[in-house]
Amino acid sequence: MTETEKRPKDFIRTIIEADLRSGKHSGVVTRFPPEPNGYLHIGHAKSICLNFGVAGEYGGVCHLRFDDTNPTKEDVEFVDSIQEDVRWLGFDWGDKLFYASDYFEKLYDYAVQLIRDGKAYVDSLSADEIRAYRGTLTEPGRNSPYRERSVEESLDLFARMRAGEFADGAHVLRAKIDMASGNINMRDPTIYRIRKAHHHRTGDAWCIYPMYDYTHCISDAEEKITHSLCTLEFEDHRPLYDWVLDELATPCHPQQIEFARLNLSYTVLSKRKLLRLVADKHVTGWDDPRMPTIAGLRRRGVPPAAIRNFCERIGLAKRDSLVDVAMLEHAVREDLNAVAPRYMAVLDPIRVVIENYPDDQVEELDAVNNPEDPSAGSRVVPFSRVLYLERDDFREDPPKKFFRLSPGREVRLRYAYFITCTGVVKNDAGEIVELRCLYDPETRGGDAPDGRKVKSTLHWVSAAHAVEAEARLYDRLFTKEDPDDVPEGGDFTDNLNPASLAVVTAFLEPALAAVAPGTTVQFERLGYFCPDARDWTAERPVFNRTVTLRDSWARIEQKG
RNA sequence: UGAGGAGUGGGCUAAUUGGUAAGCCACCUGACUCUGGAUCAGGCGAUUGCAGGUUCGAGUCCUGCCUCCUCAGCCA
Repeated sequence: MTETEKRPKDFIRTIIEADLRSGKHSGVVTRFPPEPNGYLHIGHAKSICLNFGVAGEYGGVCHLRFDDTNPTKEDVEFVDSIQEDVRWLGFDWGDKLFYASDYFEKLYDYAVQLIRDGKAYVDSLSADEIRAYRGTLTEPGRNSPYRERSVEESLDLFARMRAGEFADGAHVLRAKIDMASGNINMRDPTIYRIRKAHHHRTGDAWCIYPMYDYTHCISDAEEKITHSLCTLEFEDHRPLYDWVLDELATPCHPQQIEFARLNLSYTVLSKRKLLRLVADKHVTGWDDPRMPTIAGLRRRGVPPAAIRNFCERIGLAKRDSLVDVAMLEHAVREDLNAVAPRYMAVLDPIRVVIENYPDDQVEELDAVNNPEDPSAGSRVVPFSRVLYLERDDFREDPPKKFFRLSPGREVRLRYAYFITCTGVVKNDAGEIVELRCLYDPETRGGDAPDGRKVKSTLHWVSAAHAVEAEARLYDRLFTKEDPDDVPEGGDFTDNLNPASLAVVTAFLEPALAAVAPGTTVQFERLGYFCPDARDWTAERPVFNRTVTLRDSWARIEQKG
């Protein structure tokens, strides 16, 4: 928390500090208010980090509140997954777990009060009629013929709505504000509708449900929230938020402050589009490692700390922006580099025979687990006469600046020996099927006593000891920075990356078969990988690639 | 033609609130290295949307304009 003083203050923290200094508030209370109708994604993580972060920094608390006012869309499956995700991200709401549905009775009483005050009325227009009366963006709306209905009649109707006397859609309760307002949200917004549906928490106790605008501000006030942080699209709703709290005698009047939601390049972050990807089977589910959901990132092997650091770095402002995924990838590598244990694995093997190495000999060589962290210790890796090397690490005709293995060239096998390529074996089709090499017994462990150097160090695996596994090589889900950038008539699925997943058989050093689930490791020189939480079996280990290592050779090669 | 909001290097964000544009990501060089990783050093790159004005001095103040985003659910 000491690094927060170095970080420049965003506009929200600036406001909060001013409120604390002026004595407007003596503490801060925030809330993260998801609707339990879907999975959390990295855009939500921005909000979670903000709300819990701010509360933590100023010695306050952050509530977790489910905005569950629409029983037709919500489900306990989502309230469970949301709690799991927030906890996994590293945040704790203590005993401050709330549900908007906890306030249904109170919300009803407040609504009755609004009617009594002549500030709300039961409207009996149909949904279509209400829309027609609402006007347009440029033309004012017209008053509903029921707008001047008596307080008594509205009270009676509202009570009977609650009692279940009417069918869905027969009546609604509307706030009486201003049908001519330039802000459409103020044109007598609906605050209650009839919905004879089973609610995941209140069951069948209610058949009328309050709308978001009416519920959210009152919930905030009841919980004594000081700063209600939400995204830009609610800016237009703030006058309504304030109107409701001004009209009612609520415990307090929180301040709503809006910030720009996160947009990430090469991905989509809207519940609707994410749902499309799942429903249309473009991915295997909400936790598909290619999904920007918290569940997907977790399964991909991204550590929660990386997500938190990412959210801290992208800043906070009011302008719409598109954050480069490279920023996320950087945060992931940065975190993993420090903590991920190293192992060797070959993804695209080429067989190598060390001709001068005894046929029946096996040596156990020491290998460092993490050069960044001496306390991680070391392990032992078996070495023998026949090895697998990465096919990419050999070129029969090496281009300039290619330092890896080629005929006549000497390289180091990591933690093992120097070897020199002496021959290439090809099949009838002319494809290389095997490399013949000689090793220098004097270089055991990786150093030459005569001090000679090699230009590169390669990873390897002993063929006889290798464990076969499935490796899922993930890449960006979309080929375009903005997936919505499509020609007329197209849609974002047109930009799906056909190569977002490549499945290969990998050959692992034996120790990798025992990696604990939930830990992300580094396959040296290749990238970070983690055991798949769903499909891993002892017979067939499955590793997901979290992110590749930075690859400067690939860049050199690309430039030609 | 309504209401609300936003424009700072390629991307994201900052500027003690009128004092001469900073950081991160990306990119490029070099050093170092038993990961072409990491690390370190350096570099490229902004007349702060445009045009005026006030001022000794403007990203910050004033005027006009331009561009972009959000809103017409009985969704949140």
